[in-house]
Amino acid sequence: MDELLDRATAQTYASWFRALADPTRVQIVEYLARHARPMSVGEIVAAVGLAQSTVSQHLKILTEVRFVLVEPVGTARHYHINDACVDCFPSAADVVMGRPAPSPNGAC
Amino acid sequence: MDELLDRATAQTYASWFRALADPTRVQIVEYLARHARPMSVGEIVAAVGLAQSTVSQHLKILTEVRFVLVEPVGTARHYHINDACVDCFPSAADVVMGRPAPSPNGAC
DNA sequence: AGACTCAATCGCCTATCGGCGATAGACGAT
DNA sequence: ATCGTCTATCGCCGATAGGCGATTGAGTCT
Repeated sequence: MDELLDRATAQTYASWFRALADPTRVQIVEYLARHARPMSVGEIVAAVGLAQSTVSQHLKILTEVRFVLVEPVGTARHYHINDACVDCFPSAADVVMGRPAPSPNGAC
Repeated sequence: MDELLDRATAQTYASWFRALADPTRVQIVEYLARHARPMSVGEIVAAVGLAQSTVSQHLKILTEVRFVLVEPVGTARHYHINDACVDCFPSAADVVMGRPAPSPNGAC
């Protein structure tokens, strides 16, 4: 009775949800979305009140699933929400229906 | 510049997503959903191939957010998907819009 | 009562996570 | 070239998560 969702798909789903499984990352995402313009790490650090290295790490996790996009601007790097990924972010219904998970590294 | 999503809301969102942030739990949820009938722990253990204690722990996490419901039947316990929670499970758009998070312990 | 079954809990171990400070690398300005 | 600024990475730490076996508790059936 091995009729399980294949592990790779399950892993992909899990990595999507893991990106938002931390309250600080949820706050960062909402913050980036509300101020619609691209924002530097320094601004985000000031907003969330954590160490720069910590924020940088969270941003790395968010960019790894393309949920947030980066754009180098001089010495700074501007982060902004990937609206396409907001749309393709999996829902619980997707999981329940066993739909193939949207690739976290593709064009979404 | 403290205009952040309040921590409690962020935490609630995070706990929702953390429930599906593990591939085994994704598989369990999809398995429960596909076989629409309530299933015992033993059946789920046989399906996922992990120790009974491990599966029990995963089911506890899933029931804590009411994503999965339990019903004692004799000495067994039958688990099944909470369709209401499938519907109210937060989307990325909810986070981005800063909508109040659905309470994970309420009636959904 | 006693034996059996099913599932939750406990204790332990390892791996990962989230936080930090310190360091390193890239770039603009002087 | 040098300095200052910005951000990524590294190393460390405590806490949490996921895995397991063993035990306990609750329920059924003789």
